[in-house]
Amino acid sequence: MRFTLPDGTPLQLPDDATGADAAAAIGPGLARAAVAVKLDGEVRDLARPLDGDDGEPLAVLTRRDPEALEVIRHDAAHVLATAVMELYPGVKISIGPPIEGGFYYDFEFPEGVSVSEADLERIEARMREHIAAGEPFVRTEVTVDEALERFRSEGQDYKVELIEDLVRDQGVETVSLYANGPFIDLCAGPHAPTTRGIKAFGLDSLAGAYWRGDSSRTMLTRIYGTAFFSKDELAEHYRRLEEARARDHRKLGRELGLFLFSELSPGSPFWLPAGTAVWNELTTLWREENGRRGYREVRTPILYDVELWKQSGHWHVYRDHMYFTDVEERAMGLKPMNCPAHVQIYKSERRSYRDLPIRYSEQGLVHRHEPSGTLHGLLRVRSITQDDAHVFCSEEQLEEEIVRCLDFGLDIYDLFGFAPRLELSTRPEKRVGSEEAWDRAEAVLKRTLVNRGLEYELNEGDGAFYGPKIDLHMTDSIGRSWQLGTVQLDYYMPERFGLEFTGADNAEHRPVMIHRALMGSFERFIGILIEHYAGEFPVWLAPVQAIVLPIADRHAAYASEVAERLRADGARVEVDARSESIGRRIREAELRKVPYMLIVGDREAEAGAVALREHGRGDAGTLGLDELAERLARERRERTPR
RNA sequence: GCCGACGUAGCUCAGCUGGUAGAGCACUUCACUCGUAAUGAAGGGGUCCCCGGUUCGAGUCCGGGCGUCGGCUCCA
Repeated sequence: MRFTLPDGTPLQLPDDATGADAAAAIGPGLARAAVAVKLDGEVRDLARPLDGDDGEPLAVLTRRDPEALEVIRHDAAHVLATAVMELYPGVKISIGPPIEGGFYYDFEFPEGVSVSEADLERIEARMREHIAAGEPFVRTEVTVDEALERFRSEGQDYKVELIEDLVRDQGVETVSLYANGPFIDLCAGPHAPTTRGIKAFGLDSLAGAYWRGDSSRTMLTRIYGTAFFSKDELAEHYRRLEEARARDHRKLGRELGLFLFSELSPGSPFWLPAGTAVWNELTTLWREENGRRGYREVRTPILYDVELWKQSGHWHVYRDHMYFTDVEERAMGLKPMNCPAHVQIYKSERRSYRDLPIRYSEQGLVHRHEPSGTLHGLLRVRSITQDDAHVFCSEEQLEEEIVRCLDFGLDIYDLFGFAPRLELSTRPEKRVGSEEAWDRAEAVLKRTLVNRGLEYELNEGDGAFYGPKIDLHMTDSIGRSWQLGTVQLDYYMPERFGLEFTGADNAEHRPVMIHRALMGSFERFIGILIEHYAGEFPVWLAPVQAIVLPIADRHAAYASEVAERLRADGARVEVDARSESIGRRIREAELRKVPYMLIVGDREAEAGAVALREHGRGDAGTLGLDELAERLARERRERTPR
């Protein structure tokens, strides 16, 4: 057999050679380090015979390859199942794949057995025994009937279902099983030669997870863990998680006094003075940028007659997520979206083609009844303030308007150094509007992305009920992805509301609507911002931009003078003249992450200057008051990044 | 919404098998008036999430509810 190694050199092997043979043929060191091989893109067991004769690409994977890490994590999942089956007789196993950062295995524990995080240690101990024993992973290929009989006799219903589906969907006649020690699992592989490849592992948490991700089916118990090639890497992994938790916006929100949550209104943040300062800076940015790009700002009510929601289609599709109330026996609902409101404004006058595109922007407050289990700090709330806008335009203007929206969004993200992931979401199952309209809408969005050369992910079936969308996603401190901005195309709402404009031909035409929120919502965007900056906002966003620290009581008057001078420019400046030591007041200002500390004593009062200390960087020398004011003003005006 | 865990002072947390609560920080007062990340001393502060039950007695045990956290599902 003939293969090509990653460096391009050919490798000739006898016909019955395995992956291990290939590694040995290259060198004894590699043979020892080998975890698996990658043949023509497929990762395979070392023990499996190779096949090929056309110079297929072949690579021997060692601990340096990310794919090898996946292999031992998958190994660890099997060892986890091994231990759980021994410790909990009668447990049913489902699946256990490697995932980003680790692995999991899903179990159905017997009636009455409950497992808690305290039990994880016991399971870990049993796993260690199996790893120390260095049990080989042995692959066998068996017929579907054999496999079914085995799992049926063991009462492993989930495995039986998996095999039946494989037969039905893929017409397989045989399946592969992997044995390690006493455990045999239905598994496509690959696995390392023995359990000893798992050099370091830990079980992390317990969670519920629906069988096959279907909320109408059994909820299984998922055990999460992780594994590495060394104890150091494992320790490093936990250290990084710890570090990530330190920038969690919920923790920083409390520590920095940005916002709070109350049991009296779950999912609705209370914005404290410091958080409101950040919010207001974003509002200013939002208003400036919208104005510059031809948007006109509007303000609309939050409570509407349910007739509006019936007409818009929200009543039928979105009712469960809305809040309703009766007002003098009239049924009314809080808006979950701003579009019907902006539609009312559009409809309030006759529109001409000369008016288009009409762009309305609003800091729109909407309420959505998000399920209790999904709330998450600022990132998933029930009262949502969108940086919303609706563009009403003609079919001919559509593509350009979409491009403008996307460019606008990307410009804003640029300002913060955000690199969002783009997703194109297409028609969902629960939808309104004709198939032709969906075809057109999806095609326009796709064309826009392709023409702009933007990379994107296709998210089939994830569109809004009225139209497809392009979303901008960002990742939070613990690696979870959140949708921020969205640009949505809508042929449906204009039809529902009978929107029209008079064309050059003096006939009535139907406009197209674009729904777009670029930051998404102020709540979520600020949540991501907090984590992005780890609470260390650039000067323009910082709740307190400078704090004046007089050395002794006799410097208090000069400290006030400094503060007044800077406040005259509109800067947010505090004076900390408490009779605490200067060391303590510096420490507290550092903990509050105030960008500039201005220390004033005899020398500074004398010279009309300040001793500047920058947050996280320390003493930055003495600066004249005017010079400082100028610097601060410039950084605020130009929105200088940190 | 579902699975599991958790809910004690403003915050972070301790409180063993039931005997009416404790630390550090924060806060208040006093003294210190200080040169780049914690001066010292004294003091105040708690419906132990809520409702019900068991018990002579519940922060502790049981049931229900609410909230939070980690997942799952969902996410216009």
